[in-house]
Amino acid sequence: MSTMTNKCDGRKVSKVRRSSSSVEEDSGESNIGGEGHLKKGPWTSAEDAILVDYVKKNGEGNWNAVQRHSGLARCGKSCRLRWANHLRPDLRKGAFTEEEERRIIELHAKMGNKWARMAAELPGRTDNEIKNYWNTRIKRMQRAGLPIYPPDVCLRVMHGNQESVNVGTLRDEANQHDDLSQTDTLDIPELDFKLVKVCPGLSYGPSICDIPESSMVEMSSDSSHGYNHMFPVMPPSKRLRESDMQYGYLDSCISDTVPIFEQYGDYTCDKISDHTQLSSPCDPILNTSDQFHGDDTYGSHATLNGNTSSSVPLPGAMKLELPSLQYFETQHGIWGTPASPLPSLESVDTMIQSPPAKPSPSDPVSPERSGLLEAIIYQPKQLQVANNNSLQATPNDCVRKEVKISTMKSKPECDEQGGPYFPLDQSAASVATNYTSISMCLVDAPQSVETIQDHNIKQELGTQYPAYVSGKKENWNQIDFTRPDALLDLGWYGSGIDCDDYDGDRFLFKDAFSPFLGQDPDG
DNA sequence: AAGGGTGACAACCGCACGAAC
DNA sequence: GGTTCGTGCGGTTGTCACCCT
Repeated sequence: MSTMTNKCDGRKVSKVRRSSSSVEEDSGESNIGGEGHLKKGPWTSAEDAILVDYVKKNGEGNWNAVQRHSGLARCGKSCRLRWANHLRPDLRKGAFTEEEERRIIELHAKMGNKWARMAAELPGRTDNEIKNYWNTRIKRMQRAGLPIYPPDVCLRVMHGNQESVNVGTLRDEANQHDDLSQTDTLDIPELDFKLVKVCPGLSYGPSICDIPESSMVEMSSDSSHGYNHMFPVMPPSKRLRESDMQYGYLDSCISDTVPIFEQYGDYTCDKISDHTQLSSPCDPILNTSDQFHGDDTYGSHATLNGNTSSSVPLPGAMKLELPSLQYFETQHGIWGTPASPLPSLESVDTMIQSPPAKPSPSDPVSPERSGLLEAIIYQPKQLQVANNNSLQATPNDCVRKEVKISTMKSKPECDEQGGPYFPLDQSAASVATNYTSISMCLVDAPQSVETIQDHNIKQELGTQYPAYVSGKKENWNQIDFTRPDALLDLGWYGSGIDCDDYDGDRFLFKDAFSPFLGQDPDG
């Protein structure tokens, strides 16, 4: 039992949660009437009957009048929710079907956390139901270190977007203004870095999922679609029901249609998991940045978004824990073919729970402290530094870079406010961009990537490259991945660079990651 | 078998926003 | 321009079922 402020009646009320169904025995006098004592908690069948009767007579809407006219001791909002989520005659109860699940995933990939809109696409399902399903799924995937979006959905969405992009109307279904064509103007998401919050509470636990979702939201210019599009990897629970799941993509899904980064990312994670001696999955990226020789790459789409975004050349994220294209068991029949099992979840757990590297007292937002997100986002700046032949980042560099980032003219994500929103790419950009300024200064990572990546990763990377990583070498170096639109030029959406040049791109991708892998790009 | 831990789910709250008045 | 209402969504919490010890 907990005491909460009841916004409906503005008083503290005792909150007793019960089963979701109506509480028969609780249909006493306290539920009805008593305008000053609005009831909370589970609905009784009597209340349901009253509400249903009222709606039948008066129709939906004007919910605050329900209490006044029906004597129901519920605030209008509660009535609306009860009706919408439980009493509506067209509700479809029961578990989501596979088709519905797939549809939800697709819709989410397209529109993000637009639960109501998603519900509109799924007759009989409520936004709350979908939201709960999705959140549960996210948690499950995070725990398992699996991608939020299956590759086929990513591809479908990307293809769908591609067409829009090509016509300059990368437009969300419901968004009628703004589009990525504007983003293509090379504007960078406009972010108010004053609002970027450092999360001192971020504990060392180098995974995106460790970062409070609220922090993600705060970091994002549009909180409505922040973390869900990330590519978080949650420390697997010690006891994971999905432990018996199969991971089919590793063998079957790694194809030219599957972004290599997910594969690599998960693979990396898995390998790291196998090497539990690693103190931190995050550290390597921090020190290997100077091994990169790219331009202002990374960030943006490249970072935190599920399959697609993580597929972007974001070696850091990849190196860290971005999960691969693995699916939990219920998805097998849909997307994956069972294949290589993951390393034990315990090993992953060990990795994640391993003691942090020495945090720098002067660096409260060090990736070492704040985890994967910072590390991932930090990567672009490291690359900038590297690109500037400043393999030895200095505090001055930090200041300089921060100023640069802070003064970037950027374009906000266009969701309701502005236009298209693509979960597979946008939020990552926001978060990445937002965090760049605070994470870029964290350059003193002591470990080298080789220490954790091991040759296995090299092999993996050396043999497979993302088909969408296209373009010429110089293009690669010229891409500014801190810009949400950068990847459009990379063929991220199939636009810009000719996608037919995939084969030619492999060397590019390899080159980009060779330093990170301790390989000779030309070797 | 019992108790504790955990995950999945349901339901609600708080806040923000827009439309209507 | 202010208020009311409805809506959307993130976040939180309670309940239940399952699993493990």
